[in-house]
Amino acid sequence: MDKSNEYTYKYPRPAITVDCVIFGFDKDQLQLKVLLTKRAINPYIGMWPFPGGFINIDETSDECARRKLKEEAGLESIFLEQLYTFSKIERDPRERIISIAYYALVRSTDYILNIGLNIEDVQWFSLDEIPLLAFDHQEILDVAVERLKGKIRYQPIGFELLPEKFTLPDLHRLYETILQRDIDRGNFRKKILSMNLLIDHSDKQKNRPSRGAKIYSFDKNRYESLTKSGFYFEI
Amino acid sequence: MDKSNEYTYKYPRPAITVDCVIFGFDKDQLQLKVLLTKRAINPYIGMWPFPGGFINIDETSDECARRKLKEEAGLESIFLEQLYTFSKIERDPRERIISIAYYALVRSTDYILNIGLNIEDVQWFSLDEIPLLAFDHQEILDVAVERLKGKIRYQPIGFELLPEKFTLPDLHRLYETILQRDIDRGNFRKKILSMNLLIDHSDKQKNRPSRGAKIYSFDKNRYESLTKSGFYFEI
DNA sequence: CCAAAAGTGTTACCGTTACACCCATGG
DNA sequence: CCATGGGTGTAACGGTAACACTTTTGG
Repeated sequence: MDKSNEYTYKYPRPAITVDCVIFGFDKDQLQLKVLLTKRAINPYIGMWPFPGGFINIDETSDECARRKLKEEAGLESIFLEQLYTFSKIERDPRERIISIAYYALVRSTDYILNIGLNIEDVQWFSLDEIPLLAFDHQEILDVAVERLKGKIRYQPIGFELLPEKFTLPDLHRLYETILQRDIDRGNFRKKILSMNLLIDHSDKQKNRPSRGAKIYSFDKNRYESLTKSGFYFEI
Repeated sequence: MDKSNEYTYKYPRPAITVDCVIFGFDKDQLQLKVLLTKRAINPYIGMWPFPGGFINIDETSDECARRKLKEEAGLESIFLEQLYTFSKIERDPRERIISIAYYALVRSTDYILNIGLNIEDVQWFSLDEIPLLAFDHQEILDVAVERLKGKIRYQPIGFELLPEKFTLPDLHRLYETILQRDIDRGNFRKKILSMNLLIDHSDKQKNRPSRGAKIYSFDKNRYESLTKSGFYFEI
């Protein structure tokens, strides 16, 4: 690319970035975590921003978000959704930058994370030990957490935070962790099962009512066809 | 402003616009309507876009949206909320433009609308007689309608589409219109009243069970204090 | 005078809540 | 052998849905 190229406009334009809040569920510590990357280059070397960066002129913001997830954390084909666009004048002291924020959901925090270009480290942080974030990134995080808490109750996005195959106790703990309240075990189980959205992967031969919970997976196809006929998910 | 000024950047930047989908409730026709402005200047003279335009370098997207509402439709201090950011590469054939879309709610479609700068006309259109919209504006409208339908069920934004003072039958008709389904009159009434969020403005002297419905207004203060203690609105 | 609008009451039903209880097993 | 975790059952409660009924008044 020719670095001497310059681009001129009649009116000043803000720069546009995309930032990704990536959530993962740590089932050992029973904590919701977010992924931060440690910058290896200036400016702001050593800080821990969300994956993100300037949008290219020939990519959509969705494409930019997916590119950044891959480049900076090695993550591909995960749940991704636009969150909100942040545009405070002074949100970045260098210059006027508008950020289109996204949030993404990762199936467990166990994956080996690739360390990407210009990144020194990639690490999961639980919500109560987030380092001091640059710019308005704490505000972005707050909005993302609220969105997740709200959406998990009426959209089946919780499954995106668990492996393909999971148990009902897993799902139950996930909901208790994110919503930060106790949920009656039996009632939760009944409600989920009554939707008929889980595929049972248990070994049907052995009749073992206990020790080793039943394995399920989420039936996405069935969910989508139900949705078309007016059904809607709710916990 | 010095028009000869030019602004140069190392990398190409998309232009940023803000577009506002403005909803109003026509209680005579029992229809949800949106406000479009007819352009008086080129390019696209004679077309009917949503109010909106390029963002200034020293204003937030919220400020830009409010400025455009005022400049182009004469609307001030109305409900306004960010909707979604649209960034398809070819959404504007002229050049790469990213649009931060907003939706706004107006108390009735009766108001006299000011015709603003560079605007030939301002008019309400019901959703089934929208003219052919430029760019991806039909998509923006679709997203806005879905957001409104969804949000009106669990946030008290319906009141923003009625005058300060309204009757329960008004509110009932509003909900039936937006959600596009019949809602039992008695049950709706009971549910709304049970929340204790309406202030009764009827003439308490006269005991008139009928002819001329009771006048209410929405108790925003009470709603906000209830919200803080865990209450949440739902129809 | 009656149709339409506003307001109220009644009942059956169903989902949620709060539990208690069983079963299997690993330490 | 018993504490723990997985799974199931049940009874009371409360909100919702469906519908009937009353009152008032404008045409």
